[in-house]
Amino acid sequence: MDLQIDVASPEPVYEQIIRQIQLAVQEGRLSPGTPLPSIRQLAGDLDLNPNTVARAYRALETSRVIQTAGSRGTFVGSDAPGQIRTRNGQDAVLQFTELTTSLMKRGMSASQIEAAFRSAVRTVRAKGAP
Amino acid sequence: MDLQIDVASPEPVYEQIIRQIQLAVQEGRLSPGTPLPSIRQLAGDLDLNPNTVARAYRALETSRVIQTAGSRGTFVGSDAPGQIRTRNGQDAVLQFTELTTSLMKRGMSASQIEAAFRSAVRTVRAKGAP
Amino acid sequence: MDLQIDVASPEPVYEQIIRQIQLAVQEGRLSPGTPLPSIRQLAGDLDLNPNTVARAYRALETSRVIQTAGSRGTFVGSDAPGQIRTRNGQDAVLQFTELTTSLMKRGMSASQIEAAFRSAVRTVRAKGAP
Amino acid sequence: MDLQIDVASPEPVYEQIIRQIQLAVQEGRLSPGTPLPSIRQLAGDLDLNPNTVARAYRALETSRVIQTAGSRGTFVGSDAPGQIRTRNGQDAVLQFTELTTSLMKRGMSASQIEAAFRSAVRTVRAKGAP
DNA sequence: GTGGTCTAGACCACA
DNA sequence: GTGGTCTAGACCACC
Repeated sequence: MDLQIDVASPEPVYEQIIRQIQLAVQEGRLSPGTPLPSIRQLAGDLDLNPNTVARAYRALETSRVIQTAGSRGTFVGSDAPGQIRTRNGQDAVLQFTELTTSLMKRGMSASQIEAAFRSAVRTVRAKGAP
Repeated sequence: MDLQIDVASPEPVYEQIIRQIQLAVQEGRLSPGTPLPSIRQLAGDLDLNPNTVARAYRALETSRVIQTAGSRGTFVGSDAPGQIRTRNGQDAVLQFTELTTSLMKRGMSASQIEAAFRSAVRTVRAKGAP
Repeated sequence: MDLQIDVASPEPVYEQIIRQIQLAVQEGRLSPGTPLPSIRQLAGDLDLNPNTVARAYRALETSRVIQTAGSRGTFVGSDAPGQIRTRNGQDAVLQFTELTTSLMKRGMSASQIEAAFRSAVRTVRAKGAP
Repeated sequence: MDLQIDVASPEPVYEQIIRQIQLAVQEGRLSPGTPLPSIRQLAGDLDLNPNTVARAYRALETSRVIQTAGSRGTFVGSDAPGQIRTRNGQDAVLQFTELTTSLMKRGMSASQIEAAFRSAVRTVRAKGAP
């Protein structure tokens, strides 16, 4: 649980927390059942307002990635990897749908949009594997 | 030049103007060289503040879709359709790139992203042609 | 003297007149000493306000491309081609100077500017000789 | 971030802001990711209306030199130097192209235009390094 | 608090 | 008349 937080970043802090915890789960660095630091503890470690951490935890709990067991603390959810996968998938479809419709409203054809997507994938791949 | 403006829409008014003028150019309803209504004129017709129309015109001029000739009025740019096409294409690639990279940062694989895009395209197609 | 005037063009009408008369002189279609139509005559032919034609003639006389011989009419100046050439040259240097300084104010180096000029010349050449 | 604004200059204030921020980025005085002062803050410091600063910021965001993160403030874009370089280059080519074509439309030959450009560069160099 | 949109109205240069 | 700039101030959504 070594989170790297950059308060002077355009990405909201609570999203940085969410993203990094989910990534740790996906990569197996956090397994289902593992206890997480308390909100106050993590806020102290990262020098953040507890509200910010609480917000991230709340979002993670809503999407069943973590679960709070009353006073016994917070743990990684039993099906955390699965929850993350489906949630990511739903999000992705939603965002692609929004982007595609907005491009069509601007008069682009399906094939032009397809071509743009292909080009984007190629670009990302080129940058990702140097 | 019959623009339909909906002030209650979440889409900003000036963007509605931009989008509709570009659509008119793409569909050939506005040809290169055609004079556009003056800012004050259009503002009066649409019952908008001239500043709002001016903002739309200025954005269109920046992207070379229209050209202003000082006190002689505003005209559709000589290569307006080409400019719109290339700009749309660049924008689309850019936005797909951003979306794709953000999804990969959340741990999604290339094939998962591809699947999400496919699903979105199917969704849009279903909505568009019922 | 077949001038093509487009009143619905971003290029001011009086500049269209100036440019086309100068071009005719440069290409030998108008020789020194040749009489030009009177302001009223030309305005009538082109369906323009005489003031517009007068303005063009005034500018051409100032730059010694044409000369008015009292009541005997207006004629192409005796050294019209030379006058046009030097005037064009001076204008060109002036405009290149302005453009270059503005680009340097934006932080571009001399070699970058040089490269941009080369690229522009290539572009024009490609479009001009199909 | 010490901007020098001259309200009496013929250069519009919002362009002065744009140009000076871009220069700061080019010279490394502003690095990608650095937060910029808020619109209201900068407007107060420079004694300008917030709308004027907002206009400059918006133009800079359109050209991807800065990025606004909603209510989290404004930051220097991750590829700001690259964006400025390519944009400057494109602009320069475009403007040289326009100037060159307009000069050819006035009957100047390629070699005459080349000579005018050379002369302009010499002039600028002479003024720049006295 | 942040940025974004929109209105209202003044002033300028150009022609 | 045209477009361009700038100011002033209201309102919104987001956090």
